Amino acid sequence: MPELPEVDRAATRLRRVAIGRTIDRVILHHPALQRRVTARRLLSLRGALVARVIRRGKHQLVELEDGRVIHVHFRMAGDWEIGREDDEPERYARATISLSDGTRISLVDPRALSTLTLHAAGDSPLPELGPEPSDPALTASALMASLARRHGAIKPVLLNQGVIAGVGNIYASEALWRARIDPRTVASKLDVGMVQRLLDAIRTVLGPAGRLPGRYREAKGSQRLAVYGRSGKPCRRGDGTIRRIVQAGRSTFFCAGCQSVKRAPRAARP
DNA sequence: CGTATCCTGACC
DNA sequence: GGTCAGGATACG
Repeated sequence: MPELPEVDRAATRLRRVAIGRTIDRVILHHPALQRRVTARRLLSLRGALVARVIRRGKHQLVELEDGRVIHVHFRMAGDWEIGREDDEPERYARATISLSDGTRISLVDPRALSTLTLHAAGDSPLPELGPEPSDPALTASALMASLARRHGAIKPVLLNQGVIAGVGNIYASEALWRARIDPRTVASKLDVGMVQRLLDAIRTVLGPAGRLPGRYREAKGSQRLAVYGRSGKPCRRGDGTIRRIVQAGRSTFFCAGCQSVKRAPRAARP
């Protein structure tokens, strides 16, 4: 499930049930998670008060009143399932956080690639991340400056969380299609106009979580995917056909018709 | 820069 | 049985 919008919604759900509540216990069900936090440190979470939940890129930080931080990353398939202590256990529960009010928060993940780690007060669990898509300081010229140093193809560059935090594989393809940019274009070769279109497109496809505050538009539900997973199907914009290629080991979908040329869209030309 | 790796499940 | 999967990182 999780790209930035999904992680944002998950963090909101978590916030609603956990803020101001006390942790009763945390159980790690999967060996991959148990490897990361010792049983003893897990026990030390009993009685801790949840102060706030922060989302940064696709990362979630559960900040405790005592300063410690639980860092969670859903990777490919994680999600929160909120229920009650005495509900049937979730099929793919990899970790369970029980609150003293009887709420049970399950980290569900069929692929078991999600991570959950516990950090001491003052130490920073986050890697180097680029600006949030919704950050007003992220302007076309700022993005252009950051892309100027990147010599790889733009699509894999967008997946680098140090460029913009939270852009994932689906929305990278979608944004490039909207901006009419060939995913194979060398990042440093994009001109200002293309970068501006790309930035707008990223904010649009990422939805409210990626959008600048105060800007709303478009009806909900109209967000079908234009290219992702549509190889062989007609491009929604013209006569091209959607193609799938592999870049840096990941699928990229694009229309060789309207995304092939490295210039402004027809409508914008004299 | 690309490739392998962590995991498990779904689908051909 | 092989391929693919919305992520990130370690490594040649």
